[in-house]
Amino acid sequence: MLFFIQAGACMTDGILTIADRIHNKLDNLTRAERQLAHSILENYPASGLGPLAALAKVANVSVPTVARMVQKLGFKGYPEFQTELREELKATVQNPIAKHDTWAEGAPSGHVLNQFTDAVIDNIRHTLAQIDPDKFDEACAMVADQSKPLYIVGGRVSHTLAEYLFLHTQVLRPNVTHIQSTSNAWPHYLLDVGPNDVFVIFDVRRYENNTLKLAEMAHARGAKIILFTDQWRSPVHQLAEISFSGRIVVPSAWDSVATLMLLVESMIAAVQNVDWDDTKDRMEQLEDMFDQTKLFRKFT
Amino acid sequence: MLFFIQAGACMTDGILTIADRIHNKLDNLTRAERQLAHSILENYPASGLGPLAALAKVANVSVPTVARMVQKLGFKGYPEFQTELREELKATVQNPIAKHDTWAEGAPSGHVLNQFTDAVIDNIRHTLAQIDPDKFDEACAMVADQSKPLYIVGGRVSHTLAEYLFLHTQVLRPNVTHIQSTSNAWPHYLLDVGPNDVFVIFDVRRYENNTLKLAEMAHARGAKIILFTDQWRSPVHQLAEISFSGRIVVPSAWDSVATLMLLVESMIAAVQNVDWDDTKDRMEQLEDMFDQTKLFRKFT
DNA sequence: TTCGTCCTGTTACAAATATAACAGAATTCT
DNA sequence: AGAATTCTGTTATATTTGTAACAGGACGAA
Repeated sequence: MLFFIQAGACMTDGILTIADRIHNKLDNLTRAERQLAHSILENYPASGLGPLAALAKVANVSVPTVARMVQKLGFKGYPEFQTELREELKATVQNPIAKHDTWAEGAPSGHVLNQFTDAVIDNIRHTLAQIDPDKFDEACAMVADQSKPLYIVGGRVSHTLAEYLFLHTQVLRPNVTHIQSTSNAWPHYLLDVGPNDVFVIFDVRRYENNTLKLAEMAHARGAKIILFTDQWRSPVHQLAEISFSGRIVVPSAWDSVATLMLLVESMIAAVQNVDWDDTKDRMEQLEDMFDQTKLFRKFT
Repeated sequence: MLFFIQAGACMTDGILTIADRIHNKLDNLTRAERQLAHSILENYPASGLGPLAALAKVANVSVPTVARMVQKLGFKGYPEFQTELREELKATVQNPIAKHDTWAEGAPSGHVLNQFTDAVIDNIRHTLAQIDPDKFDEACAMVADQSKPLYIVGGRVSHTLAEYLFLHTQVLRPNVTHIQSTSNAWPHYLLDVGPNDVFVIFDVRRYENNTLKLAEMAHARGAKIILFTDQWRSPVHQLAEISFSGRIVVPSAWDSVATLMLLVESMIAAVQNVDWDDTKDRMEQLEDMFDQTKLFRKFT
């Protein structure tokens, strides 16, 4: 067991905020208490200023758990805890500078974390603004359509996204195949491809020749292509029924797939809702199988 | 004593803040009530969040005066007044990235894309707010340290993240190994692990037994562990030198790794800067090799 | 001045809130 | 696998906290 003390973000006067104190103690807390702690930090400090019972309820823990944790934090009781919270709030409001102009508080705005996050949020905003929701729904419907075989294709970097989508669609429906365009074996998979099969292809720069070849062949066989690419658009997009282009520029030597990941996850969420009963059924079966393998921990 | 009136700073949704309401009513109030009103506005909203009696005391009015004025303001009672104050505070604190903004224009705000994006942005904000930048830098330094072997471990779902980090660190430095905890072969890799080796482990719920076992063995051999987990924290975190917990809840049957992806990409960006000359050199070599394989398209 | 109205504070009561004690689960250790 | 320990929730009690009713006091009008 390792207990380290995080020399936390301090307030102006050098005294730790309650949020910091919670954070520091986090390792010494029990499950329910940790759950509670997160709930408090979730909308800090408002949550802590209500009645104890309300806090317990939103955190899904019992009333005494709150009382106990507050004492563990070094307060005499909940009221004292609240009093200090209010004091803190008072101090914060009177000194309304800074606060929240950076993402990672306590880091300068030039820190990688802040710069990078800024860029990604910006990417998300631009990407989403350009997406046609109807096309998106249409694509989701295609992916959800169990009557048509689904192929998911990724390249060197985009393999990550493809695999992630595959992992989930595999749970959602039968008849899904994951193809790595970097593998020499990919032509094998195309043998069975026919008209109306659905391809989800990921291709971000640098666009891969293999992926393009694969797309061409699939297209030639009448398959419908859904493409996830970047703002400059992979050449595959000429063959694609529907394309989504995400912004991927970040202050780094590489591009960011975080935005595309967001799209993929949204698509997964949408697909699972198309036929929720069926999805639920398949997920339960999977749970059962996992239970039998004892792969996961049963509790916490 | 309070002198000026902030011309109705309204909330985003057009509803008046409580401060505004007090202000508007100010003329209809009696002496004691006005005295109280000023006291409330003095350090708003903290003062109103304490017990009624405390507020009465600092304002030098009697307890019932407070109760009466609160009712005059249109609240059923003091508790209701407090509840609304807290709601207001919550909204204010959460405001930095205006919530209401629909991301995918043209789609209703209830559309999956908007809902999901909202959640992810929210996750990012909360996650970043809780990260200690110093620990982050420290972790990056460990990953960048070429004198120590680096192992990257992922489970069933988190495999995606692990692989992505591996793909990039492999370019950045020698001596990186990717281990899938879902593979039975993982113990083989631990044979050579010694003190000071660095492990980056990904474990989000449902936490995997294999990953924990692997972490324990690595820890027993003296390796240093950097953990990426979710807000509930994988049990591995007890063994970890440094942990990062990302929020992963989204409106979906699954969790979202988008936030963790952001962290991973930030880390990659940071690591590449630790020794940029070296990084650049390795990247150029890689370019050359890619050129020779003709894997990528030369233009576009 | 005297009456009446309105305001304000003191007291008493009711409701809620927090704490303490206990017992049942769960987890860890042997 | 069983015992001990730790954690967690339920119940019961004490305290705080808010509200209602009452009575004294200030101010204005006649």
